[in-house]
Amino acid sequence: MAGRPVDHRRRLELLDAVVDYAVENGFSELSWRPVAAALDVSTNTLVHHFGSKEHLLVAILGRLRERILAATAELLGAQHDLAAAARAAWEQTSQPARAAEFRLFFAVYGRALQAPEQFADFLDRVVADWMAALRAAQGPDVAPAVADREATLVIATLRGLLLDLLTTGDRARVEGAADRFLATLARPED
Amino acid sequence: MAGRPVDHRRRLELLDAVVDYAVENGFSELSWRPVAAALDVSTNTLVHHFGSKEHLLVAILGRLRERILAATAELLGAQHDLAAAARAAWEQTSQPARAAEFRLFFAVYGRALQAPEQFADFLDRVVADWMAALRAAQGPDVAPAVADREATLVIATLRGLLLDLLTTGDRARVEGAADRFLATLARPED
DNA sequence: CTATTCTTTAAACGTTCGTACCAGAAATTT
DNA sequence: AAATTTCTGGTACGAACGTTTAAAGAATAG
Repeated sequence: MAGRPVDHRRRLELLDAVVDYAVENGFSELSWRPVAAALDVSTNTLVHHFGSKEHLLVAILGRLRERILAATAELLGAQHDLAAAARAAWEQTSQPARAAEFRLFFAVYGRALQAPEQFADFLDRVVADWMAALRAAQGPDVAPAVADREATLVIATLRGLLLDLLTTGDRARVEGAADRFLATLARPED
Repeated sequence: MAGRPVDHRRRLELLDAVVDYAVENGFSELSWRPVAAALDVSTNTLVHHFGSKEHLLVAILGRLRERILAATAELLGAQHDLAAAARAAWEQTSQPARAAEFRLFFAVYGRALQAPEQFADFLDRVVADWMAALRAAQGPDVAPAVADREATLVIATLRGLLLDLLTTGDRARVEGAADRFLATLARPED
C-alpha cells in the first residue's frame, strides 16, 4: 500500500473556483473548456477531480447551498426569537453584494426542480436545512406544529421577496413588504 | 405585392407544443432536433418560425408566462378583496396537475435571472403583471403605497410557498403555512 | 531507490449542436 | 396563369461538446 494521497483540498479549491465562475458567468451553459480556461487549468484536471459533467453540476449545487447556509446559519443561532432570526436572515440575503450569488441559487434551484432525481440531495436539503435553523430559533416552548408552520412561512416569504428583489431591483417596494411581514412576525396573533 | 401570407396561427401552435415539451422534458437541455422529432416536424420548420435558438427561448418564456397569467387573471378579477384573490391564486397554482408547469416556470425564471438582458421582457412582466392584478383586487380605497406593499407580499409569499411545495411535496405543512398567511390577510392589522 | 498512486496536460474520438443552403410544395395577389 | 412569398424537409458544415487515452511529473510508503 503506497502512492500519492488524494488531494481533497485541491478538489474543494477547484470547486469553489467553479462556483465563483458560475456566479459570474451563469450556470445554464457551463462547460468544461471555458471553465478550465478561466481557472487556468486543463479541462482534464477538472474531469479528473469531478468525474463527469453530471457530477460537477451536483457538486456545484451542493457547494453553493453549503456556502449560503454557512453564511447565515451561525447568524440565525445567535437570535433570540423567530422574528429576529427572520430579520437577520433577510438583511443578510438581501445585501446587494450577494445578489449574483442568489441569482445563481435560483437558477440551480429551478434546474433541480426539473431534474429531481439528479439533484435529489439539493432538493432534500434546500428547505430542510432552513427549517431546522428556524425551528431552533423559536425555542423549545413553541408547539412543533406551530413552529413548522411559522418556519415554512418565513422561508417561503423571504425567498419570494428575494426573488422579487433580484427581478425588479425595486428595493423600496420589496423592503416595505419585508418590513410588513417581519412586523407581523414580531406580534404573533395566536 | 403578393405571396403566401405569414401563418401566425401555425407559429403559436408550434410554440404551445414546444412549451408542452419543455414542461415534460425540461428546459435546460432543449435543442432543435429532439423537439422537432417529438413534434413530428423537421428542425427547419422550427428554425423557420422562431429564427434562432435564442429567439425560441425568449418565445418559450413569454408564452409560459402568458399561459400562467391567463389561467389566473380572470379568476383574480372576480374576487372582492385581496384575501380572496390571494386564496384563489393559491388554490389555482398549488393544484397537483399544474406542478410540472410551475417547475418549468421556476426553471426559466432562474435562467432569466442569470441572463437579464436576453430575457428582459420576462423579468419586466413576471412581477408587474401580478402586481397589477393584485392592486386591482384591493379596490380604489386602499392607499397606493399600502396596496403595493400588500400585493408584493402576496406575490412573494405565494411563490415561495409554491417553491417549497414543488421541492418537498409536503402539502400538509405548506398548506398550513398558506392558511396562516391567508388568515393574516383576512384580518389586516393596519 | 523502488514501487505505487495521484495529478496534470495534450491530443484525439465520436457525437451533437446551431445554422445555412437548396429545392419543392402550398398559398396568395395581380 | 404568372409571379411572389411562405412553409417544409433534406443535406451539409464548422464549432463545441463530453469523454477517453497516453504520457510525464509529483508525492507518498516501504
